[in-house]
Amino acid sequence: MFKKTTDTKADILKVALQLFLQKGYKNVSYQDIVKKTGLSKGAIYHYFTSKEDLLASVFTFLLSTTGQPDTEGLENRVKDIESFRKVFIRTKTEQIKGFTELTGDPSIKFNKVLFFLEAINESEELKKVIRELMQTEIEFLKRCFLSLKNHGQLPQGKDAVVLAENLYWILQGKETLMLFMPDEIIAGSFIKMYHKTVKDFFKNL
Amino acid sequence: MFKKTTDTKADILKVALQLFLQKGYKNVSYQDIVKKTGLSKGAIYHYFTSKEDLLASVFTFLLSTTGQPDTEGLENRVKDIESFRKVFIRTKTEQIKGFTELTGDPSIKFNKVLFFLEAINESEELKKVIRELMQTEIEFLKRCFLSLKNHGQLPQGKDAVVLAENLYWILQGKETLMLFMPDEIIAGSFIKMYHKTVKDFFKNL
Amino acid sequence: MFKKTTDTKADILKVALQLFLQKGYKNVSYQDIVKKTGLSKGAIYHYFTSKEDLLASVFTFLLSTTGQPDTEGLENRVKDIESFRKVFIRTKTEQIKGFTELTGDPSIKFNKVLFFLEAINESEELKKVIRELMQTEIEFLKRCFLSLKNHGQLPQGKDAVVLAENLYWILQGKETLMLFMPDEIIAGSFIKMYHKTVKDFFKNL
Amino acid sequence: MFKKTTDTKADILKVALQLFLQKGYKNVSYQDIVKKTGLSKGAIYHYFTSKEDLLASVFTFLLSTTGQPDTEGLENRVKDIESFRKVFIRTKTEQIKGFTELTGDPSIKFNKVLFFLEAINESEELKKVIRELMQTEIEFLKRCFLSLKNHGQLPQGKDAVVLAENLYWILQGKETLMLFMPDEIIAGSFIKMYHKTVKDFFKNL
DNA sequence: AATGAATGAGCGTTCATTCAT
DNA sequence: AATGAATGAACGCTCATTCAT
Repeated sequence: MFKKTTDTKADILKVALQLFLQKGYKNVSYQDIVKKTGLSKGAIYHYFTSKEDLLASVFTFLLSTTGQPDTEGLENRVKDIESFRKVFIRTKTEQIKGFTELTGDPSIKFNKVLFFLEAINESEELKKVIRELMQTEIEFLKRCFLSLKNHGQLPQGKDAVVLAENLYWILQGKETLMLFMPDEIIAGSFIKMYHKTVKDFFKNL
Repeated sequence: MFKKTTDTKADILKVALQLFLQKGYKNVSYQDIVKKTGLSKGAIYHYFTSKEDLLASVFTFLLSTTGQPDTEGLENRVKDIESFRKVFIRTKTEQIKGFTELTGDPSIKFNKVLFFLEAINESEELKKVIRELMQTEIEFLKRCFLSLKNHGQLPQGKDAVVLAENLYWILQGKETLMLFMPDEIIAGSFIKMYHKTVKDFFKNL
Repeated sequence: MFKKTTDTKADILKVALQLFLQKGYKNVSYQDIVKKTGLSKGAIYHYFTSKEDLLASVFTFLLSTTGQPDTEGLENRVKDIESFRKVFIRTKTEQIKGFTELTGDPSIKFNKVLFFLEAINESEELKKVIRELMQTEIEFLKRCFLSLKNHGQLPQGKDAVVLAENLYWILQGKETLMLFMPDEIIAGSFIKMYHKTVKDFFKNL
Repeated sequence: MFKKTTDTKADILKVALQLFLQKGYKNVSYQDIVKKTGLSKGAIYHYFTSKEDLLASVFTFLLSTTGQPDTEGLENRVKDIESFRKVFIRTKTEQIKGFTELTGDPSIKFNKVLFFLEAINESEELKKVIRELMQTEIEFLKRCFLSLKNHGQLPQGKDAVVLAENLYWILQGKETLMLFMPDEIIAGSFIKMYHKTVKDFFKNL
């Protein structure tokens, strides 16, 4: 019967997120949000005290719905390179799926990065959040590589921790490169890139 | 003598660059530039037809003064890992020196990245420029690694090209990580990071 | 009760119209409108998306409140020259009364024409509107003259349509001439001129 | 060998006139004049103390080069309706030729009127000039009609002076109507209209 | 919970004008 | 005679924000 508060709030968050990712934080005005939500300016101010507050909320919302890597029984699931690859790709696939569902856009655009940086620029607080997010991702890879090491799957003399970090940055770099491409990039292309990069990484070990 | 046209124009460019790097493109107003240059709004419009024109000019100016890697006789200068490291670090040192001199700021801030992304977001053209810039850097590393390979300095079965790319992204990633740190980062810290990363990279080869 | 939206909007329209007629469209700034309405810039933009939109609205407003000639039972009311003159003058009197009430100014100034031309110059659309307005006025005169003809009040061999058109332009011309006079012209003078011109026109037939 | 002062001054006047007639006075900036003359801003200020001064000069220039009706031996040249028509059309043809040569544009645009009104709006002085110009034109027609009357070419009871005035305004009105048409109007169309209007006028007398 | 009228600071930009050379 | 660098007021417009209802 009645629309619940949380629904309206979530609606605003979703719309704001989509707009921020599409055009960048600075380039989105209340006018845009009003138009896309169908609500009034006042309504938005009812839920968020300022644009900065809205930004922070959107960000938390984004992070909360982005799936965290599943580390349950990781040591048993990552026994060799092939199983690592499977686990890693599945994790990434889910993250991307969550992200594109949230934004209602199957493509991932350059503006995504712009939005992240703008957001971070607004508050020192967010810098920390993002740093921790990075650490979580690296940590996940580290645990995978240590598992591989324990299963005797890494060549002699290789440092699992350094390898994990290296792979993380290589993947990040290639992701960035893709965002710089002139054409639109659909989510699936990322998965393919992850596949290939991991494969090359181990081949060259 | 009298102040020459080019001086004023260069003054504006320098001030604009510094402000853009400090606060981000969108956050810099003509008012800011006016205050810092001591000129009038009209004077700036005398030299640049719009803010976007100013941005593009600042960008070209930045790139033109950033030293390109010196590839002269690279095969003779890069004979083993130690000589590679020396050549690489010197190149980077010079680039950073040029950059900090230009900005008049010995530290390198997070906003630097923000400015780059905002600029790129304004024109598809800049995307291409940046892509090419990346390619130049990677190319330089590739030539170094091929030289190492020719001198028999790379382990059997290693692909010089893949290694070069990997190192490039790892360095980029660590650079990014540094920019996310809460404290100000002076240029020297970057050099130290380059040193350590290259060393670890080869140790783990 | 409370002030209704339409009041504010109408207030703005009225003030804008008065200013436009006083100084010409280009010479009226938002500042002027702000000062005279007592509202803020933002408030005006709340109702009109741009100065051009305001102009178009003012124009429609002006035309809508300017009484259209009453053609009800015209054939019975216009039986001879004297009755035509009465009908015509009454129509004009009402139009002028409506106009001066709208502008809050009993005089009609040269700037009125300037405003019209500037407005027309802004959009091809308005050209059409004005053309149609002219046609309506001429049509009214034609119907009057045809009625006169049917009542046998026009000399042999006279073309009612041509006569109507001629009278229209002669009246327009004299109106224009009056606007070029150095002194202020009060609305009543127009009526006198209409009287005399129509009289002379028929005398000379 | 050397370009004479007057040449430069005349160049500026011509360019300014063309621009004013094309776009209206308010819509022409020094920038436009600079671009079209190839001179510098300073040069224009060297010859004209302000934009208003330039406008006044342009106007005098326009009027001085517009041929005045030739009244030499008019009584002998205007003996009947046909000869009147010939004389009148020739006069108008020359005026229009002079005008289009001056503007370098074979078409006559709506903006022409706008420019006139804007100019007049700038100074009360010009109002007088234009009034006198109108009077000259009407005077010319009056002398023609009196000549016709003297040659017994006007019907009994017709007032030559009133007829002349009427014809003047009818022609003016039709001219105005043409300027409101959406399509471009070449000079020749005006001549045709003059022909037809004069013919109709006498036919309906 | 939600509306939308109203604010006012600030934005990028245009413009006529001045003046040292 | 002519240049063009520099000025600064004013312009139309956008924006996040407030608040009475």
